[in-house]
Amino acid sequence: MITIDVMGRTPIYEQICQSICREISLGTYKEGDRIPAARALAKDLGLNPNTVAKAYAILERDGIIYSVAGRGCFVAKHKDDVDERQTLEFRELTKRLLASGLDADRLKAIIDEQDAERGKVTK
Amino acid sequence: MITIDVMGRTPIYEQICQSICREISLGTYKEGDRIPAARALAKDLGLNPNTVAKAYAILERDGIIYSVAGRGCFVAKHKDDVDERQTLEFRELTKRLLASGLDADRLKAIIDEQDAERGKVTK
Amino acid sequence: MITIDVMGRTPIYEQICQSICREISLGTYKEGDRIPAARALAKDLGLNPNTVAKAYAILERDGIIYSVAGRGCFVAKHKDDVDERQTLEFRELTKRLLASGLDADRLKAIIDEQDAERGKVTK
Amino acid sequence: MITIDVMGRTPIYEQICQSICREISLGTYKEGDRIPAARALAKDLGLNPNTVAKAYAILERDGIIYSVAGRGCFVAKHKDDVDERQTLEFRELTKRLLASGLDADRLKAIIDEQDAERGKVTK
DNA sequence: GTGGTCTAGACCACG
DNA sequence: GTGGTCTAGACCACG
Repeated sequence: MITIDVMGRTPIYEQICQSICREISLGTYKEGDRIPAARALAKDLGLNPNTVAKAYAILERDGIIYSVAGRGCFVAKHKDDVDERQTLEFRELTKRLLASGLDADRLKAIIDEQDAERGKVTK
Repeated sequence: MITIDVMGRTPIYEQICQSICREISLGTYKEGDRIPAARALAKDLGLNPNTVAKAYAILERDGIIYSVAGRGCFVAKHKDDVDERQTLEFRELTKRLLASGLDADRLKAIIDEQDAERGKVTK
Repeated sequence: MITIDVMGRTPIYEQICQSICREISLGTYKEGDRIPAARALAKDLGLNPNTVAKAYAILERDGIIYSVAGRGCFVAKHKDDVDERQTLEFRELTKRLLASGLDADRLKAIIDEQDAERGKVTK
Repeated sequence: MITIDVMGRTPIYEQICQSICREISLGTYKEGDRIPAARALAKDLGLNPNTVAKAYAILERDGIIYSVAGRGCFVAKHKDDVDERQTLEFRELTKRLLASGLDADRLKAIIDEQDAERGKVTK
């Protein structure tokens, strides 16, 4: 499921990139699987086709997917490689916060807190 | 020390906000301390005074600092309140990554990795 | 209708904020409705686009509206939430006047007086 | 008692004006009473003497006090005339909120709410 | 076309 | 001297 939040500062194309990566991380899309056609996805989400096209172009540039003319787009990378991309932002933010004087344990406590929160919702 | 990266997607005013918060987190600026005059800081960093003014206006709106006409801007909040603001982004990103199928231990490992990296640079 | 009083101590951007909130309170703009484009409004009112942009940025920070890049600004909050914001100043002023020795009935009399005055103009 | 809040947007000279008026409203200073010397007050509150002088000049211009060279400043008006000045802001704000679609009963409810709140603190 | 960011610089209130 | 407001106008990302 791909859901777009038009409010908030994250560009829509970036949200699409993250959603596709999320599905690969979760195992919904596996290496070699075909992902939804750009135009169909745009129609489903009520977005400008150019926006979805831009997201797919970025994913292809990053080597996450590859496109075959006339057939569609396919997952190029294994789950772990995608996780690597997904955690880039986390790495940089962590680095900055550690430099701001917050200690590692404090950040780990936040992770546990969020993990526990998630457990509640899931159950 | 406040350093600005003109390249990159983070707006300059946001970098200034983060830098001021960082100094408060580190204890360089304490509650009630005066922070640098907006115009002086702009000159030091080679920026337009408006850009710094915008950062200060945001910090004041967020309750981090308060301005006194004719006297300057002062730290309004305690270190811990500022840390709270600083970790908001971390909380949300963590939440999103956990929802993407990454497990908590993986994220903790990244924190340790970044913490170790930081140790090296410091030594 | 948005009218600006260039004289007087209230900043123009604040008057714009109040006008937009007023229209939401009155029901002219409802949740999800698009508000006028910042540049168009600036042109209509004979103001600099930056002044309107500042007002919209404040309304967005306060959660009253949200902006979607390339599409415009939209009402984010329900009428009642906006009323809450609008009456904040009234609450504080009332508190101060009561502390100054004015009694509640005196203030209510002023409200009736202003309400009656308004009735005359409307008819 | 005069207390100054350096944070917040109300200019210090305006706060002094309001405080003096408040004391007259409460009956602490009566018609003909001498109010504190500007320099002494400035010293007590840790303010620039010019700031207090400005406040006194405004009060004199408004006919609230009158100054006698070499002797000091005195209350010129009766409690009720001062109340009139104090409620000016309230009148204007009420007018604006009524025009925004809020009804008189809603505003009266806020007054009762604030009055009740005050009762609690006093007891 | 829309909003977001930034520079440049003026004028003002406050103290 | 300090911050607050505003104008003027450029450039960019997003869609």
